[in-house]
Amino acid sequence: MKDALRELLLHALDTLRQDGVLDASVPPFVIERTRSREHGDFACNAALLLAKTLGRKPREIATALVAAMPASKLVARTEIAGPGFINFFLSDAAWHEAIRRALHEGAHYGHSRSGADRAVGIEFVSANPTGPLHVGHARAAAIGDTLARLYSATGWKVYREFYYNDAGAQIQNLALSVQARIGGIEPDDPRWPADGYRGDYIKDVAKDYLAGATAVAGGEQVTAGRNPDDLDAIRHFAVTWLRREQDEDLRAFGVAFDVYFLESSLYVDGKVQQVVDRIASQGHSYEADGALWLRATEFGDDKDRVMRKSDGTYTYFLPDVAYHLSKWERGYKHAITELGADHHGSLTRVKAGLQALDIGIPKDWPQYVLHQMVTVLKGGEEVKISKRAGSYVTLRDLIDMAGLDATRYFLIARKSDSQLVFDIDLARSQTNDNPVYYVQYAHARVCSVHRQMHERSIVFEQHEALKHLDRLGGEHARTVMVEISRFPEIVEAAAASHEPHLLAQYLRELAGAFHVWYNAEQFLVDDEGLRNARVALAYATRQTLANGLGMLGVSAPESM
RNA sequence: GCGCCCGUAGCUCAAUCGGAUAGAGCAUCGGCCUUCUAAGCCGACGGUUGCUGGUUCGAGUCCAGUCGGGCGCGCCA
Repeated sequence: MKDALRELLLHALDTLRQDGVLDASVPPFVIERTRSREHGDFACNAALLLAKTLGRKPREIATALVAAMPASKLVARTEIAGPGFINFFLSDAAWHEAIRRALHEGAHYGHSRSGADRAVGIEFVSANPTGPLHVGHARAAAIGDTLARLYSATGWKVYREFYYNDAGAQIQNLALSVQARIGGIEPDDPRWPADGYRGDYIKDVAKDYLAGATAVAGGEQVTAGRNPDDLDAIRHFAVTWLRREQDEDLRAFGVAFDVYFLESSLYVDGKVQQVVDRIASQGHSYEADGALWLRATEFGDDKDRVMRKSDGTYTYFLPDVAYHLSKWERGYKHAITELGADHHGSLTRVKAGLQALDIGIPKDWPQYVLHQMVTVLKGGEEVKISKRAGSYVTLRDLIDMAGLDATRYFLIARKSDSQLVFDIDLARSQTNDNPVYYVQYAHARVCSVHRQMHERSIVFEQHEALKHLDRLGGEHARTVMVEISRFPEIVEAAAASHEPHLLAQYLRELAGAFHVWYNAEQFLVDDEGLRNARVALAYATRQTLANGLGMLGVSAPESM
């Protein structure tokens, strides 16, 4: 709808240019939904922007633009208002078009081709296999997966990637912790390993190891060696065991990855070495104190960073650079890395490393989406402990307490760079306080109407119904139509700005508009034309809700 | 001390890459069920957008400073 108005304006600009009124430049004008009905349905600031460059009064330019604009059946009238806005008042036909599109496009309504099948790699969660996924990972999973769905919906070829560290110190700590448990050592025992993992799940791993159990994950099947002294066997088993657990939790959360990328593969392939050599050959490194340093300060970091420690091993960020290089080489001209904000310090480092390769990677690649902390609230008090994990609340805890739908919705309902309070009681509540139920209920209500029609043998012919949309009257129906027409814009904006919360917010507004209308008017009336028009709008609403909820990974129940 | 994020109604949060009179929900108070689900709807109350300057036709939004909260500043990951 916005695009149609933009066409009209571009046409008008062209005409004025030919008449010599304007110069060749096209101002970056915006067409936006107005806040107030008095200002029409859409407003455009083109005249205000042109006034600056032309040195003329904005209202004069607006008048000329309006005069040069071709007629359209979508536009009932225009007005020039305020300092020089052009306000568009749309015709009923324009809103009816939204119903037609929603019904004709069905499950594709709100989708677009703006991505043009370009590839985008979205990395998220990337938890180490040393314990169950926690609330931070849960937020990462919800944000990353919703972003992936939004990118798919806007025509991108999306690859979801999960990167994990399957070697290194943390994994060693894991193996030592399991070994300790195998030996019956408790976390408060003096013999407990220094940075051991204290959660109860370590006990389960130890038990399964001793029982000779088999763990399957990442295409690998590992049977426990049962030998308490074989640390390598313990490590291998524990990693696979925890990966399986994480996989199960992610599956339960409705998240599936296309690529699981192992840090160890970067060593096997020589990718890490390749990165070091390349940076050195480009003159961006030096040796000092027995270590190899990256001149990160050349690339905007506030200090130089160690790449290879004096003990010969690499710091974690080198494989990170190698991993991102792999993404680049695999063709992700667009790459998004979703991280907890506590890792933001590593961004500059990784980008510095990528720049130091001198292979033409853009400075702003990859794009980052950071999320802030999650606080879990229950009974008005902060929950910090999970029995299973010890010091943190897990993704599994959230799903168990609040359910899949509420958990996903709540975790993306807030802008990712503000801190989030997850109120378990609210998420569980089946009342109008709970936005998830509110939205789902709107969907269920339309389904209920649908069932009623079936029971009363009322026939609905879509083709016929669409001829009678002018029977729809009143503010409430109009508001619903306007909301439905916004959906494609919301999807586009949420994807482009990496702000999935816009979609959650929008669905609540659409549901609200629907509930108001539903409450005010009876759909199943005797007048067939009117009834069909109303049912068509109800179905269009249902379709839009279902599509939107689908993009959030939240179910759209037929009854509640 | 340095860097990043956030300060908007009593509470939780919005505000469409600078737009017009800053919006929802909850809470509080008052109304609406012989009608397709009252898990709903209607109304009232509620604001110096932390503070001070600046930029311009216009600032919650951008800039400088300041106060408050969070996170990060390892040859840890």
